[in-house]
Order: sequence, then structure tokens, then C-alpha cells
Amino acid sequence: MTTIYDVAREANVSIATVSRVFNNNAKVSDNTRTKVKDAALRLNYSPHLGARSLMSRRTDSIGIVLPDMHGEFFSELIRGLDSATRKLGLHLLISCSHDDTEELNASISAMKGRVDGIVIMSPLISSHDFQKYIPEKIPVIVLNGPSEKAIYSAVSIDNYAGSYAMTEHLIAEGYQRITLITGAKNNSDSEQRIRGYVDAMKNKLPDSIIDIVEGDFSEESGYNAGMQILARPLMPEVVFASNDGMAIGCLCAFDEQNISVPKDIALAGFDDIPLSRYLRPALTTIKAPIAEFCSKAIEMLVAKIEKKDSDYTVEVVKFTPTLVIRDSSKKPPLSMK
Amino acid sequence: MTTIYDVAREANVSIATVSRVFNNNAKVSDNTRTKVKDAALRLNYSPHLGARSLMSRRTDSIGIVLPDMHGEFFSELIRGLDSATRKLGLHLLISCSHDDTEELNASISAMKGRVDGIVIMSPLISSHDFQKYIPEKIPVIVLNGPSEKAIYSAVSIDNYAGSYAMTEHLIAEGYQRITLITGAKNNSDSEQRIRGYVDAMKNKLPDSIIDIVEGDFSEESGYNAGMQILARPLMPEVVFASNDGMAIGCLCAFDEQNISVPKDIALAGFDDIPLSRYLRPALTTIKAPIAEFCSKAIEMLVAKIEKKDSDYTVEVVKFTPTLVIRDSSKKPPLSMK
DNA sequence: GTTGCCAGTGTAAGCGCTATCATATATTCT
DNA sequence: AGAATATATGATAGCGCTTACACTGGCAAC
Repeated sequence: MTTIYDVAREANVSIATVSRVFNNNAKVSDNTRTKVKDAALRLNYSPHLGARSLMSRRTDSIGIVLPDMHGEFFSELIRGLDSATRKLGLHLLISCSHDDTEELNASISAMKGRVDGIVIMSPLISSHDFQKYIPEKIPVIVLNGPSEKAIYSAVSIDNYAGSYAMTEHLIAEGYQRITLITGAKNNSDSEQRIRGYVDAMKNKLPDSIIDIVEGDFSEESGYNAGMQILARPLMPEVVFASNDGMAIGCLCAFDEQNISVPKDIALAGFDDIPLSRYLRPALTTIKAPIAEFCSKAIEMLVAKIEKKDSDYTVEVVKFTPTLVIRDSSKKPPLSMK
Repeated sequence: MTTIYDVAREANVSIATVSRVFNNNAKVSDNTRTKVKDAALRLNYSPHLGARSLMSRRTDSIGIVLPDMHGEFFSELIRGLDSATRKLGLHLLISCSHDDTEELNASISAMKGRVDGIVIMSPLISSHDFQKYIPEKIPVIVLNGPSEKAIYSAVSIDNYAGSYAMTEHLIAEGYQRITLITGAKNNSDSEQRIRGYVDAMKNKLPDSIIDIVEGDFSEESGYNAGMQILARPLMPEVVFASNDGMAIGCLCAFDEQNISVPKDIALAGFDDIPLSRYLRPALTTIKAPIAEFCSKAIEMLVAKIEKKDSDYTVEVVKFTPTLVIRDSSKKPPLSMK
């Protein structure tokens, strides 16, 4: 392996000069600069970034801990984080906790000395539970954390508002029997979406029945929930699935039973994954501004990194998602009923 | 920041002993071991992995360079790589080249000294073009590379065989006018899929017309291609989209024009993303064994890392994908035509 | 009692780099 | 001309860790 010493020898300068050339901040004469660059090129040298970060106390990488990587929502998330960090010349160390406390802690420990800051998304495990494994005062940003009092600064999608808005919209459309399919159990995103639905129902349609079927965010659970709903004596007028994946599963179940959407039953999802607009019928859903969401998280993290210690402020930024109305929730004209 | 020195002082031992405890290989008496562990716990110490890897010449991380992160295919890929590396206690540094040579080279350089090996997926840029930026003799595995003579060991999905098998199947079903929607231009995966289609058509249905419409793997391009196909005087009997995303776009276009699948026109995709089975009609497609594919890539990479230098062998492993027949390609009984 | 061995521990030399300080040379001012 | 200043470069001390080697004391072997 070529080191800075080899280049120094080859270019007939000291290692300090080579270092200066590669951090092109200090003043080096043009002459020596090219001498060094040529030597480096000849030896195919590039600095060992691990060694560099040991001295400079910066790794230029940030760690991402996600609960899972299944489905389009997460690929959009990773994509957003990648593009936000790339702009700043930062790198991404990605880890997956599988919603398991032990794995989460292992992921966090494994990041010590490798990253300048960590972004954690942990809808199941509370930050109280991983706090003690976070190396002292490494900056942390939580994505979409539980609504408990925040220990760390957080960026989140306002699941409650989104879910409330969707329910409200469905009610305004004239639907009365609205069934919710929940996300995974104990998952904070799911819980907030449930609350949004329940509150909107209670406020806007006090006499209606609150009807909740359990799911877990997977397409399969959406399919099962759909089947379960169809098996009932009285079908709801509209099913609101807590994410698009489950809505797709539901759509599949309905189709299998020759139930037409939205004619026989309307359908709505949450997340607006890229595919949703291409479903037939196109899916009414809630769109979160993932790109801005990711940028904001990275921006806040970098601010914390820059300020070093001293910064113990906890700031929580919420993004309000927007309603995207497509065909799957359109109330058919009465004549068609 | 707590260092090994702090722990040594706290436990009243030398740093070497602390190091031994944390690498629990050497012999340390049970007494001192607990003494050290207690001290570490008290100080919330965990070793600085960057510093460790400087000495041990191992980073326990591997770099992944992907061309893009859009869509479910990539999330499945990252998921597969994560689970393969996790089993081995390795970490993942992920970077995205956006099919741009400069970004790709930047990603690779940025990995020097941070990873023990690199997995590169680069369907557009040939390994000849990034070879000179690869730090000398860091192990590299290429995923799904172009079919040119391999410089690096590679693991790939046999796109050609998959595409050939699909075309053959469609012909066997009795279809004659088969249109292919291609993937992105100059993309090696796409090119291989085109060749598979063309060869199967020529071999199995020599008199038929080879009909190719351009796409770029995005849902939108599939939608556009679908619209373009419908605008023709003579519609094909079946459309074979080079990936599932485009098939979904196509399905959307067909539906919009009241063309029913598979009654009026049949449809097939490629990749078998998790959603495909939940489409209506469920999508006939080609399933690649992504999990095995990823495991194999990591396994080969780790083998190269272990063997250190000396290993310049180039091995290419191909995975043959399998046909998944669902409703979208079912030939309707003649009576229904 | 001397030797040999071994388990358990400490000492110190780096890993490849950055950064501080000192040094050497060139440039400007009085 | 001599001092003051600016500019380019070198020597060197670490960053936090691992590891080869040296050391200590206890115990079996002769």
C-alpha cells in the first residue's frame, strides 16, 4: 500500500508537504504542488481516510440506522439521505436494526469512530432505550420518533395530521363507514396514524363507528385485512390503509373477490410511494415530502456536528404531509350505485 | 471522549490489558477482565473503530457502489447485502454513482481506508473505466457487469437467459406479436435482456417481427411506451417490459385506454419485485434470487479479502433467474376473444 | 537451589495521517 | 545595509489503538 511517505520520497519533499497538497489549504508553491501530484499519480496514491480522520477528528461520514429496508418507502428514504449527504461531501454508513434493541445497540456501537453523527429511525424502540449506548455526545437526529418527550433533536412527518386530513377528506366526500387498517403493532408511526383517524372520526362524524383492522405495513397484511373486511356482513364504504403497500394488498384482495374500487368500496393509502399513481385505480394517499425531510435531517445533524459539544438543544421539526386525491377514493355518482 | 487510556487508569492496568479485554483473544485473568469491563462500563467506553482499523488493517466494512437507488429492486438489493454482511459482522458503506463516471470514481476514492472491499454495480460504466481509480489491490466484486471480458470477479443475474426464457414462454403460450420495452440505453442489463428476446424470437418464431420500443426502466417510460404501443394500427398480442416498474406503467396506460390485460393484450415484466404479485392482474415476470445473489457476492468478496494479495483470479458466477407465471400473461380461451 | 517454563501483565513501537512549531529563504521597508 | 515581514518547507508530536517483545513472579523439574 502506498503511503504518504512513499509519495514524499518520490517527490523529494517532506510528508508535511504532501499532506498540504492533498488538503490544498496551505500555501505550497505551484512547482512543488505539481511535483507532488505527479509523484502521487505515478504511485497511484490516495490518502488513507481512516488515518486522516484519526487526527482530524472528522470522518466525513454519517451513520444511518433504519428499522427495516423493505419496500419503496425505505428506498426513497435512503435515496433522499444519499442525495442530501452527497451534496455536502459526506458518506453514508447504513445499518438496519430490524426493530431489535440488541441489533440497534450493536449498530450504534459499531459506528463509534466511524461517523460524525447518526440518524436513527426507530419507530418501535424508544430513544430512552438506546440512549445509553450512544457514545457520549455524538450528534444524533431521530427520524419520525415516538411522540414522547424528545431526548434528541428530531425530524418527523406529522403522521397524525396526515391521517386526520385523510379521514376528514373521506368524510367530506360523503363516506360514513370508514375502516382503518393499522400498521405494525407498537410502531409509533402507526400509532399516530391511528390517533389521527380516531380523532377525525370523533370530531367530524361523532355518531359513526370507529372500525380498526390490524395490519403490519406489509402488502400481505393488507391483503389479509382486505379479505377479512370483505367477509363481514356489512362492508365499509372506504378502507384507509396505513400505508400504500397495504393498500395495494387490499386492492388485490378486493379484485380477487370481484369487488371494484372505488365503485363498490373506496380505498386510500399513506406515503405516496412512486408506484401509487400507476395503480389502477390510482391510489388516493398522503404524500410526505421525503426529500425535504431528509435534507432537513442532514442539515440539522451537520449543524450539530459543526457546533461540537456545547449544543444540547433539542429541536423537533415536523413536516406536514399533503393529501393526494386520485381515483381510488372518488365517490361514484349515485346513479352508478 | 473516553479512550483506552482512561479505562486503563480507571481499572489500574495498562492499555495493553484493556486492549486484550476488548479483543478477548489473549489470556487475561478473570479478575482483571471484570475489573476492566467494569471500568469501561462506568466510563461508557467503547473502542474507537477507526483507530483500531489503522493498526489491524481491517475495517470490517465493505463498500457498496450502486448506480441508483430508485425503486423496489434496489431496496431489495440493499436489503440482501445488508443481511449478508450483518451475518459476518461487517458494515455497509453505501454510495450512489448515478451512472456518472466522475461520481463513481469519487465514491471509490472516498472508500480508500474505510472499507476492506468493494461491491460495484455499474451497468453503464465499464470496469475498464473505473479500474484505474480503484486503490491498488483492494478486493472488488462486480454485480451484473457488462458481458465484456471480466477484469474483476463478478456475480450476475443471467439477464439473457431470463429474457430468453420469458420470450420462449410467451411464444409457447401461442403469442406471435411480441413487443419488448427496453431498459435504459447503454445499460448492460438492458442490452442482455434485449438480446435474449431477439434470439428467442429468431430461434423459436423465425417469421415474426422483432418489435422493440424504448424505455429506461422507470414507471413513466413504461407508461409512455404503453401509450405509444396502443396508438399503433396493429397492437401486439403481448408486451414484455424489461422490468416490473415499466410493466406497471404500461398496465396503467392500458387501463387508461380501457385495454384489458390479459384479455386484450398480455403483459410480462422482469425482476419480480415484491409488489408484482399484488398487481391486478398479477404480473408474470422473471424472478432473480436476490438474496442468494447478494450472499454469493459478499462471500466471494470476503474470500478475496481473507486471501489478501496473491489472489488475482477472476471468477464469474451467474445466477439463472426463474420464470414466474401469473395472470397477466395468461392466454384467454378463444371463446372470450 | 538453580534452571526452565508459563501465565499474566507492562512497555513501547508503530499504523498513516494532520497540525504545530521551527527553520530557511525571499521580499519589503526604513 | 539591517531589521522586519512574508512565504515555503521540514521536523516532529501525537490521534487511539494493536502487538511484538520484555518482564515478573509462581511453580514443577532436575
